[in-house]
Amino acid sequence: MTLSEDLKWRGLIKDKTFADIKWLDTPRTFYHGVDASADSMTIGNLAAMMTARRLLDSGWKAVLLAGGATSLVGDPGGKNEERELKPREEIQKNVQAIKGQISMLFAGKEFALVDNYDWFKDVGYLEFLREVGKHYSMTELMQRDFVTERMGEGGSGISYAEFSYSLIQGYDYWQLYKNHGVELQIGGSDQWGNMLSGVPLIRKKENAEVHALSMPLVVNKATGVKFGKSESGAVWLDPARTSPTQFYQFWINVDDADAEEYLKVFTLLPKEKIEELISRHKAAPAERIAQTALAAEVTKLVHGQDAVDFAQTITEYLVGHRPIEEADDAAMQEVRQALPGFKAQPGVPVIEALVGTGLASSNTEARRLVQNKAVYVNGEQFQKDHLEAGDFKNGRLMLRRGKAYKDSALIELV
RNA sequence: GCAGGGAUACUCAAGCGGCCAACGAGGGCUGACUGUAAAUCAGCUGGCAUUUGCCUACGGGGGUUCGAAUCCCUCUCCCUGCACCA
Repeated sequence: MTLSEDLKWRGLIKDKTFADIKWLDTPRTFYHGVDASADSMTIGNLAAMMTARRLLDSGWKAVLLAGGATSLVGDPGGKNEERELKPREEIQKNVQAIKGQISMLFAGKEFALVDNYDWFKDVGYLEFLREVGKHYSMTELMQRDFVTERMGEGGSGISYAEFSYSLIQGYDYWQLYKNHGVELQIGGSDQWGNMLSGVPLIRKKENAEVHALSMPLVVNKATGVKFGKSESGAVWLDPARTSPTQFYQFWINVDDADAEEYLKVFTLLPKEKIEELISRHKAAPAERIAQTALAAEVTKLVHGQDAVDFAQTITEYLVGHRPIEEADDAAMQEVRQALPGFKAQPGVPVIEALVGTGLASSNTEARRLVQNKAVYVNGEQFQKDHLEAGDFKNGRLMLRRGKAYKDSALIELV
């Protein structure tokens, strides 16, 4: 199967500037930019990263860009109000962290990693206006969606800085074309307008034809919510923010309706394998075959095979296939690392344990959970107000909020 | 610069002196049913305490009042119109 056929089958092509998708089948050099306003990517970024990986695997050369400069200004897209400006030191730290994550994801592959701050820091304002600004038509910029949304009735306004974002991204593309021979930019469809911005610029400056390709945003089919940061619990790639076990559990918990799409978007499994998994899944949905495969694959890509084995072991404890009191010292080390933990005396109020583990964010919320019978201890619904000595087995117990195992924590006696 | 309109909780959006921790919708959390799924139905959705209490909150600051999200002053930001404009 060719690259273009594969991308099409996976539903990764939304808009493109080239007429025939076969254009993708001749390897060239592409780039993809990541926002650096946080110090870790989320699974929202992962979707585009996986597409980058597919191009890479088909012989394309990759230039990955961490947006040290663009994050200083703030991307106006997808947001209905002006962003807070962040200090440069913070952005620089973020860039370093994101570079690290990219290196992990593409370990063993050849790719270039750049930071647009490196070329923007020396660009003068006048120079920029003459070289770049001159080529942008105000009339055309004013018609951009992000501009009309922000400026019309009910809009929250837009600053000149954010308005200029598009030009900055166009300039990036131009620099990458000149210095790295980049001929394609990929990204999520929310970036389409910005990605397009460099295409005419390069045509005018270099008399060259370059392209852009956007992929649909991953959306939860049931709730319609965009994947990534906006959902209450963002799922981060940084193991310090989202432990590999929680990461694994997130994928296990995915809706049936979404599992097929996620297999296509987030894993490198070939078409035949995915189709086989889906048909097996449909035959026996309760076995969650699709989710299990998805979780294993994605966790492996992001955190490595060891993390998968580890997460699967922890899951045995979570689900109760292995009682937690039987875990040996080595296993306990791992459990402690994977789950939120809390040390307590016998007789601690359940509320205190819920808050202490982060399963509830406040005492009030913890009380609500108790009232709603949402507390489980060692897999059983728990009705008492205190964790008594008898509830602990071998000095420990598993506390859970709700019935999904992903929200579990380990409570140990002091 | 002048005039008018606006800023309400995660989002949208009511309220326009006491009955407002604030209608409604979406989102989120939870329960029942299930399969760590969906759909459906139900509850919850500022915090602390917990049996009618307290604190914080309706853009910021100040004031009027027994009492303000609601009235007045002022500042910031947004929108509309006019004026100005290389």
